[in-house]
Amino acid sequence: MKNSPSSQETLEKIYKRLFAHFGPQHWWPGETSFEIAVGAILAQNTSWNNASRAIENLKKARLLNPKSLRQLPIKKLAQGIRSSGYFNQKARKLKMFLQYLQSRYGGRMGNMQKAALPKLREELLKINGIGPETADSILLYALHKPIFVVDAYTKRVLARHSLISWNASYDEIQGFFLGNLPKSVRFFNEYHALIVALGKKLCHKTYPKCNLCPLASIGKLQIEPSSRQKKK
DNA sequence: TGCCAGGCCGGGT
DNA sequence: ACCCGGCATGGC
Repeated sequence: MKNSPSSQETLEKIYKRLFAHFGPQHWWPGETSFEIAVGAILAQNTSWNNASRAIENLKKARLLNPKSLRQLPIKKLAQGIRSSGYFNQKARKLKMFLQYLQSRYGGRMGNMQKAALPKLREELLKINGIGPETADSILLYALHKPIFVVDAYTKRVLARHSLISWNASYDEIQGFFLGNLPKSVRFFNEYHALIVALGKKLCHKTYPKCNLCPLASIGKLQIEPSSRQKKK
């Protein structure tokens, strides 16, 4: 995982190719930073369709703000987000986040935004229910901090092109991007969104024909069969 | 119909 | 330091 010039070039090539193919993604699909943070938790290992339905549900009930959600009994909250799956766990996670937001930043995302990236990331990772991807999604998409979000698609796409190993850790993959690209919020935002766009369409976990992937036409990049080496 | 979706945690090796 | 089962709905 060294910062060789070819890694930079490759990552930039991939970005250009993705952008040309899919166009701007306008992420994150949410109106307020709080909504985005909630969405990041609800979207954990769940289709966005199901998560967004839960968001709409909360919105319709006028509950999608820190105060209302804090006052809402956890059982009611769980029911309200039922469609997002894992609703009992996620209700608990939301409560943990709300408590953090309240105690540390007076319940305001605006206050949170003023804090520095490394401090925020550390705090978020300490919250039970918020792991690296959720933390980074909140940092990048809700708080506009320059961090790269790594998800299952990112790993799959890069590993299929032999840019990382299949067992690379989250931090390794993130370091690959952070070490080889300019730290731009706008750029990181678009890049990750494009990877998801690609993944949703063509790099499905068991999608056998990854050679349809638009990345296939990028120079040295070669699409490998979707070996899913880990049993299951 | 079974498998997957924008993970994470806790317990076991 | 890995590895695994559990968590749960809705779409194709």
